[in-house]
Amino acid sequence: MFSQSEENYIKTVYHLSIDFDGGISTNAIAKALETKASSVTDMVKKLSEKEVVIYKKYQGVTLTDFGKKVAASIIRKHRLWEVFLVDKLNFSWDEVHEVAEQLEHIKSPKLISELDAFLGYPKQDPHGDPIPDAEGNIHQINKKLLSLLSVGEEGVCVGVDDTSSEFLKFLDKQGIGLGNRIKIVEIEPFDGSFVIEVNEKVLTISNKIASNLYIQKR
Amino acid sequence: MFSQSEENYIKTVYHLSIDFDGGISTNAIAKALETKASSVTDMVKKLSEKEVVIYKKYQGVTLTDFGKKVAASIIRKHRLWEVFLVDKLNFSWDEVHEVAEQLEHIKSPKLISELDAFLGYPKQDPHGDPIPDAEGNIHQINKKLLSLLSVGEEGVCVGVDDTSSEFLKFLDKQGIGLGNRIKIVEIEPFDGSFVIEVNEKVLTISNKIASNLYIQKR
DNA sequence: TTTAATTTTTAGACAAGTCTAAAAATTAGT
DNA sequence: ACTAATTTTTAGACTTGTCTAAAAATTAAA
Repeated sequence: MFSQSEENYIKTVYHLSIDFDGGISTNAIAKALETKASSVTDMVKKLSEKEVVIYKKYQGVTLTDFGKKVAASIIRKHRLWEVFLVDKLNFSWDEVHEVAEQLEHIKSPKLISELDAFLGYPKQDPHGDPIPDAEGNIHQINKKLLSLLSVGEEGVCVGVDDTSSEFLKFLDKQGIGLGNRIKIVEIEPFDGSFVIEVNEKVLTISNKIASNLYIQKR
Repeated sequence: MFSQSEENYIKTVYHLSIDFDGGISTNAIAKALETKASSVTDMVKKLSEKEVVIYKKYQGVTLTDFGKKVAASIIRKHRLWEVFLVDKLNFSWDEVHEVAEQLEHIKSPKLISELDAFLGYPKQDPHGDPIPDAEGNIHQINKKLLSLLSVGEEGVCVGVDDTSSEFLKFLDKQGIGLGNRIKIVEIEPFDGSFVIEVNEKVLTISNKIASNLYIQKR
C-alpha cells in the first residue's frame, strides 16, 4: 500500500494540519521530517498522484479525506503500540516514541485489532492523545492549556503538548503525571510563571511548562 | 546497523546452513528469498565486506561467528514475536509467520528484553523451535523425526519441520499439536504411512506428514 | 512598485536494492 | 578429457528516496 517513507510524510502532514489551517508548506514538512525541501516536493507529487493529498505548486498540500483516513490509521497504530510499551513492557512515557515510530509501519489488520482488544480498547495514549478508532474517527477530549487558566481554576492533567523526552522527564521529576488534579494557586505577572498545587504539594512552573500541559476542567 | 534486506539474507543463510554443511550456494539463497541469483551475488559481496559472511567467488557463502550472532538475534526476535502473537493476541500457529517477518526488524534492545520477560522467558516458539538467548546461544532440544521411529516407540510432539500454513492447518484438523503424546501403532511397508495413537485416538498419517513432525522421546 | 529575500521547484546526481542479458566459471555427461 | 548443461558473476539499467545547486515563483521591503 504505502511505503514507510510515504507513511511518514502522510502522518507529518496530518500533524502539521492540526495547528495550521490551509496548505502545509514544503518547508514546514521538510523541517518536521528533517529532510530537504526538494525531497518534499518529490514526495508530495507522488502522494498527490495517489490521491492522498491535494497539491498545487507553491501552494502547499492538504490531506484528502482518504489521506486523513490513512493518517488516522497510522496514528492509531502508533498510539496503540505506545500504550502496549508503557502498560505491558515497562517503558516510561518518554521512551516510547522512537520504538512506536518503527512499530507503526507493521502491516497486519489482525495484529492491530487484537492488540487493541488485548490492551482493553484504550482511548488515550500515554501522553493523553486520543487513539483513533478502527474507522479513523478521532475523539478529541475537551482540554485546555494550563497556561490559559486563571487563579483558582482547577482540573485534571489529561495530556501534554510537547512529548520530548526532556519535558516528560522534567514532569516525572516534579511529580506531575496524567490524571493528577492541578489547581492554580497564583500566576506571577512578571514572567507568567504558575504556582500550582498538585498531589498535595505546591510548586512553581514556568509559563513554558504551563503552555505544554493540558487540563480537563470539571 | 543492518538493513531489513541485509537481515533477511543473513537469516536465510543461517537457516540454509542448518541442513547443509559447507558454502551456501547463490542459487539456494535466491530460491529461498524468491529473488534472482545476480541480486544475491551483489548482496553477498556487501555482507562479505561487513564481515558477516565468508565469500569466495563460485564457492557459496558461510556465516562468520559474527554473522551467526547477528542471525541468532534476528531469529530470537522473530520467535519471541511469534510467541507473543500466539500467547497474547490469539493468533494461530499458522498465522504468525508473515507478521513476525516484519516485527523481527524492529530495532530496540529494550523492547526485546522486556518482551522476553513479559512472555515469561519462553524457550520455544509456537512451532517448537528454540528461541536463542540474548547472547545468541541456541539450545537445541533433543528431538527426532517421527518417521525415524519404529513400531511401539512413543514420545511427545515437540516441533514441526515444515511451518507452512497448509501443513499446520492439517495438523489442527487432525488434532495433532505440540505437547501431544504420540505412539507408533503400525508402519505400512507399502507406502511408509504411519498409524499413530494420539489423544486417545488412532489415525493414519502419510510418510510425508511423519517426516515433518518432531518427537521427543521421554 | 521595483528590488531584495525567501520559498519552492527543477534538473541532475547518487546510494540501495533489484532486474535482465550476456559472459565466465564450474560441474556433469559421454 | 572434452563438450554440454548449469551455475554464478558481471555489466548495465531501473526504482525509490534522497541530495545539491541552480532556476523560477512568491513574498517582503523600501
